[in-house]
Amino acid sequence: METVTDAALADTLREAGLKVTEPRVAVLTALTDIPHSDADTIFGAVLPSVPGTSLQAVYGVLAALTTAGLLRKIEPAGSSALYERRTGDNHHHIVCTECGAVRDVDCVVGHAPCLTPSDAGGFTVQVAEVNFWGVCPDCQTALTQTSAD
Amino acid sequence: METVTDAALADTLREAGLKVTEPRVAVLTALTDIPHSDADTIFGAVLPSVPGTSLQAVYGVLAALTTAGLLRKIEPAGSSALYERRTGDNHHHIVCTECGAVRDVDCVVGHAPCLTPSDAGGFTVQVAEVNFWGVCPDCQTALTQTSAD
DNA sequence: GCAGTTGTTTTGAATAACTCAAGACAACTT
DNA sequence: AAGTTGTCTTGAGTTATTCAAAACAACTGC
Repeated sequence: METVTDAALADTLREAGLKVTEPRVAVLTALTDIPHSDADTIFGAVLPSVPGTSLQAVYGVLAALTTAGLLRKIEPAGSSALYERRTGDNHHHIVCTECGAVRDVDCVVGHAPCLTPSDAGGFTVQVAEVNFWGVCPDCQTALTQTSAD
Repeated sequence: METVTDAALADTLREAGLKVTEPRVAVLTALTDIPHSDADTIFGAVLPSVPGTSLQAVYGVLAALTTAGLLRKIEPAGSSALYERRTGDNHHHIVCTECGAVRDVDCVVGHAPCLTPSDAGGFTVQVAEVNFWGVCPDCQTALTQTSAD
């Protein structure tokens, strides 16, 4: 049913110099549907379409695709590693402290204040990793209703 | 020898409403000497002065002190949790991708651009976690010399 | 279309960081 | 000095992740 998408993903893999395999396409498909997923979640999403696969295979695929630049790995404090397909632009993330939901946060366009620390102490800064922590709209509602009881 | 410091640390603990124990003072002392240390490193530093202690005890102390606000826990992607005594001010960190060295980076005083994402998507932002990645001066030197061979 | 080569996946086990639980023990209170 | 409360010790367990070797499949050239 989603052959078109699969073909596009196959091209994406080929362009990155990677062999096109079922698990890899399935992982990319899963991450297109549910971004910011951890290895276990991806494994669960992939399992129906690739019955014989294993969690280790997913780890292998994720590592290969991350190395190839097709995936970005984010590791918020306290959670396991999450993966997303949006690479290249350097956007950040906001994590809900209540439910763990993750959402993309675009950096201010035009200048990147986060990338220029006031004093790097002689370090050569290469990348900035920015994670915001807060409460998502759903959990705000839930919390308000609870306190209103 | 460092009784003065120990007494000060004891007061710090007491003011936080915590009981003053040898392991706790030792952990605070260790983190005063070597900030940005992980549990295992702290354990190693504490062991000589508290012979009968264990890694689990260190974890327990670190958790208690972090909850009490005496310690800040930082978790850079890919490494284990690190602890430091500098709390209250919201400074950030830069991690060397070569050797793992960590250094404090003060946020730009006056305004905190990193704390105000362009679009939080309805999230209520509470804290921003910023980690820079780069190469420390020592490793820069080492890399330059290697490539000059 | 078919065999070869290279790289990927499967299978199984191992590691590291961290957490949990129960009893022994020590710090502060009166 | 004794009691209470909270802390530490000891030991085991959990989870995310990685490593290694053999089976297997994808792209190449014939």
